[in-house]
Parts: sequence; structure tokens; C-alpha cells
Amino acid sequence: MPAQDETRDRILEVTRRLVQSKGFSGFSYADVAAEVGIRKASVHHHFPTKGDLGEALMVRYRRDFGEILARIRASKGDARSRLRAYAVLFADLLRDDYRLCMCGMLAADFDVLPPSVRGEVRGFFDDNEEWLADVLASGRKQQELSFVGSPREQARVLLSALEGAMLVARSHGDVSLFEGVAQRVFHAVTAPPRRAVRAPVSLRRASRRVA
Amino acid sequence: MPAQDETRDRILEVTRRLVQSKGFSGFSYADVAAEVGIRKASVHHHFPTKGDLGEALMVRYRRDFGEILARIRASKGDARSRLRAYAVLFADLLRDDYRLCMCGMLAADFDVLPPSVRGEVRGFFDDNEEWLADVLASGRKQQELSFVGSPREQARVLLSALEGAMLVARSHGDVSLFEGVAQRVFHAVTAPPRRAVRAPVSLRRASRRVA
DNA sequence: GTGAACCTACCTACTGGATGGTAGCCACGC
DNA sequence: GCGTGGCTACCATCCAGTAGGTAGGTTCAC
Repeated sequence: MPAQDETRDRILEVTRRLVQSKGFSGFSYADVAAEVGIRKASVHHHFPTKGDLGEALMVRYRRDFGEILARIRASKGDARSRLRAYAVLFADLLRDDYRLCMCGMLAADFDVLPPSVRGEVRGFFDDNEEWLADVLASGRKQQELSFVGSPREQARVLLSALEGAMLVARSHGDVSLFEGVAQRVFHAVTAPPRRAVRAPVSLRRASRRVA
Repeated sequence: MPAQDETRDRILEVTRRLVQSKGFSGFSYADVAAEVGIRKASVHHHFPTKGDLGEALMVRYRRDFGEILARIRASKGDARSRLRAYAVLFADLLRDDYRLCMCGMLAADFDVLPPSVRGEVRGFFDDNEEWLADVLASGRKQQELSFVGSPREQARVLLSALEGAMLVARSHGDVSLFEGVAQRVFHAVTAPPRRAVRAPVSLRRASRRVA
């Protein structure tokens, strides 16, 4: 990466954390500038409007998250360990001062988002559903998972449960609430014991945090 | 109700809709005043600070929602119809310009809430979990529902899935996404067919909107 | 090699509008 | 008269954003 992008990336990283904490309406250019250690006008230099910043943020977040999902997908491991690794991405965010994942937060802030950011949020949800559906489909094919209906619909259930569980955990200041929900929804798609020694699903750190 | 509370209630109702649309950071006293048709200072007369307004909003919302839940609980109907009626409360909100339920939105905005409002949000989540757990427990007792573990934990799964499904539906502008998730999670706790003619769970209007 | 032109990334200073809020006043109903 | 609920006028601060300037680095022509 060229050095000239360093400030740009620092701005985006700081913005990510601010948005995941305070939402799109709740953070300001002044907040970003103060944390990066430059003046507000300099942030505008890189991202002329808040909409530009929001869009660049989502584009980057979506790319980075997609890379992590691809790595999980490419790793050795069965469907359930992939699902666990997926949930850990969310749990890790909660462990960082109960931050909400970007799409959850921006979905809540949907009405105040510029159109281009809205499109990215939708795309991000779709990315996640597709990835989960893929994992679910292959897990079912391997008879490791069992669920009725299409993988896509089931993926949406899982994603919804995780997103909602983040809201619950965030309000109560208790990550285990999230983890409990994740365990249960994963268990619900686990095939009945054909290999009776299978351990209960548990969440362990299986992936690093979103970049 | 005394006439003197009319403006107060109008303010709270307008605020409810604004918060469910734009979040706690995204609405202003000026927004409220404009919609109620009074001046901003008059809103301050009734609710001196935004925190006061937020708290009164949550107290009222929680009371009203609780009354609706009590009515559903007291109505004739089995556990599944109660769960359906519960989900319709959320679906109706989505049908109103894809508004988010109050606790979901304020959970997302948690970091910018005054402490008293935070406490109300937590309490509201607890109210809902308790209510759902109660329905689940009696449904299981009647052998209408089937799920493993405590009703409270299962209630949290259902609540999380519905909250998350609202975020998904809101982003995509498609209520049926919410309804699809609701159907699936309710189906997942439905006891296996002992009464083979039971129709699939479907969402119908079973309750009026939150006041 | 040198100077000029250009570009990038930062800065100061400023803008108009918006925010949550305050103080004092007036009208009306009891 | 008093309390309530509205009003005008105002406050300090904050917001997203703009305009012009400077410094340092790079490139190119002489």
C-alpha cells in the first residue's frame, strides 16, 4: 500500500468504530478528525461529504468482511465450525465495547443514509446471506446439517437471529446472551446425531476481528 | 384522559414515529414541533430535555406494548396464535414505512442514550422475553410447542430473530422477508404433528398497531 | 543541477444552518 | 390570582461544508 493512503485508511478505520458505536447520525467529522489527529477540513479533503465517507466505509467494510468470509470458507473445517467462526466475528465486535456490526447499525439508520450507502448495506446483507446459504447447502449435502426449505431462507433466519442477538447483548452489556442465541440457532440446523459423539456447538475464537 | 394531556400525548406519538424512523440521534425537537404544530420551546415546556422526552417515550411505549401483550395473552387462542399475533405487531410497524420497533432502534442507539432511557430499553427487552417465555412454557405444557432448554432462552432466540428480521426487511424494503423468518422460527418450536391437520403457521392481522 | 509547475495533504478561517436548551411574556381557564 | 401551555427571542455550541493558503515532494524543461 502506498504511504499516501495511510491517512485515508486511518480515517476509515476510525469512522468504522465510531459508526459501530454511535450510528451514522451520531458521529461527526469533528469526532473523526480528533481521533485521527488532523483537522476536520482535512477529513473533507479525503472524503468531501459525509455520504462519500459513508459509502467508502461500506465499500471497504464489505470488501474486508468478504475476504474474511472467503478465508473461513476456504479453511479446513466442516459447516458447523464455519458457522461458529462466523458468529465469532460478531462476538468479537461486542467484546469491543459492545459495538454493533456495520450492517445492523446502518440498517437501523437506513432512513438517514444517502442512497449509495443504502445500496451497499443491502449488498452486504446479500453477501452474508449468500455465504451462509452456501455453507448451509454444503453442510446439508454432507449430512452434517439438517433443515427444511431453501438454504437461502435458512441463512436469512440465522443472520436475523445473530443481528437481533447483537441488539439484545448490546443493551444488556452481556456477550453471553449473543453466544447463547448463536448456539441455539446453530444447534437447530444440526443434523440429528448419526455420529453420537459429536460435541455440543460451542463458540471459540476462530477468526480474527474485521480489519 | 384530561384534555391537558392531549398535547403531551401528541408529542409522544410524533416522537415515537420519528425515533422509529430516524433513531434517537436523528430526530430533533424541531422535527417534533413541526409535526405537532407548536413551537420548539413548547415541546421543551412539556419535556425539558431530550433525555426526558426519550424516557417518557419509552415508559409510555413499554406500558402500551405491555397492555397489548396482556390482551394477546388473555385472548382465546393457543400459543402459536399468540406468537403470530406477536409477530404481527412488528410486521405492522414495517408496513408503516419500514419503521423499526422501539427497542431495536434504541438498542442500536444505545451508546447515545441517557442512562434512564437505557434502563427502560433493557426493561422492555426483559418484558418481551418474559412474555414470550410464558407463552412458550404454556405451549409446551399443552404439547403444542416443542423446544429444548428453558423457555427464557428460547424466547430470546425468537425475539432476536424477529429483531434481526426487521433490520433485514427494513434494508430491503420487503416485509415478506420478515414474515418468512417469523414463520420459520415459529415452525421450529412447533411440536411435531400429533394432530396431523394442523395448518402451516401463517401471519394474519391479529392485533392492532401499537398505540 | 536548477527552477518552475503541478499535485497532494495538510492547515486556518470562515459560512449558514441546525441543535438542545433558556428566559420572559401572554392568554386562557378555573 | 394562579397554573398551564403556548409564544417570541435568544443563547452557546455544534454541524457539514467551503475557500484560500502553505509545505513538501515529484516531474519536466532548460
